[in-house]
Amino acid sequence: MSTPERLIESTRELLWERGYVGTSPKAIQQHAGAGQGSMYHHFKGKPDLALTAIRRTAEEMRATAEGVLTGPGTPYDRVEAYLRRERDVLRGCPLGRLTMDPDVIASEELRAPVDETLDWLRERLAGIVEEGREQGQFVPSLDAEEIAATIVATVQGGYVLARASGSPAPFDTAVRGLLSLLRPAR
Amino acid sequence: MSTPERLIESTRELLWERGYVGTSPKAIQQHAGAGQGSMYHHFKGKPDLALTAIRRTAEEMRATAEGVLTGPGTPYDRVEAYLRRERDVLRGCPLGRLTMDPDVIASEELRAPVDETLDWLRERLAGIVEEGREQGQFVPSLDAEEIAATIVATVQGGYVLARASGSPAPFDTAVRGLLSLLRPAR
DNA sequence: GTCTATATGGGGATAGAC
DNA sequence: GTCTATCCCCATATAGAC
Repeated sequence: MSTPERLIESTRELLWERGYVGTSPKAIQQHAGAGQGSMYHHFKGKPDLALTAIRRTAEEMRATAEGVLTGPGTPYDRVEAYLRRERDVLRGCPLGRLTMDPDVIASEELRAPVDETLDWLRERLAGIVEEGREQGQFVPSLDAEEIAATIVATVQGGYVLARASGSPAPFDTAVRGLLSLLRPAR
Repeated sequence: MSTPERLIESTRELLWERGYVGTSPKAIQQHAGAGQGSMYHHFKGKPDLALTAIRRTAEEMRATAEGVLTGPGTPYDRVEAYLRRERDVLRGCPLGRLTMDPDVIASEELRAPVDETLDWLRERLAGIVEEGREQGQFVPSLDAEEIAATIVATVQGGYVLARASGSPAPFDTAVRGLLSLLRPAR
């Protein structure tokens, strides 16, 4: 892997693990096995490198979600597949965690990919829920966009509960609860 | 307010705003209008001060939740009151945000109050949901602990969505979605 | 492209005077 | 109790040699 590539990947991992505030250029360099000058040759500085890393993480997350959501089955099945998809629960969401970072929130540029991706995800889910509603699979009184927001929030909040307790269990519990609420009447 | 008191309150605010990693002793001192020596006279160091601050925030959060959950009305009403309670949505949850802090998660001691409080909240909500279920207000097939986890997760995740978008709206949308799923059939 | 040198300020704390 | 001095290391670069 090229040096810039290693720098980007290292930044992605450190941002995931320690956030923006907790990640220093020096730590990135060491993780990437690159020198000081090398990093500043390829990138303008920490914000520049972080922006590149965040954009890539956003794209990847979108692709992963799209992969699951385009699968087979009823709308409920696809929502379930999304919710039950394998995750590194204790590491949390590499994008969602950035919303707790003051420097990310303070920067329009750094926040944008996070915002756009979560927004896209909600719309994508809303479309699926709406589809299910039209097929009579869900109660007609439900609002697809609201349900989509609830789904994404449950996932993001599930990470919080899991990390607080030091165990993935609460994440799964929250997901099971949501699925039981969504489950079409039989 | 006494100096130790001002230091604790300043720490609470800075932890809420910037997290543990993003909060320096110097920033705390300045915010509290206290000198270097003063801070180290009253507290052993940053972790000690943070622990005191986090414990207080945890107690306060528990008291606030208890206040809402002990209110009048049906179980559904009380869950709704909890979900719709006024919040400083864009600031996020002062405890939940700490779960994204690597140094907090790495410390048993700092994580404990966060874990215990969210755990207590889930159990408290589970009791209310179970009550509603026994009264036939909720579908009998629901699992109270699962629903409680979903409720807490929706709130914690709602903060994430709100901060990502820079607006409280997604939080409210997610809450409305959850309430529509919980709403007793009429 | 990568390296080393250098710079300024902050993080986190201890020591001892007042 | 509070203040100032001092410490060492890290954060975040810039400059210029190789």
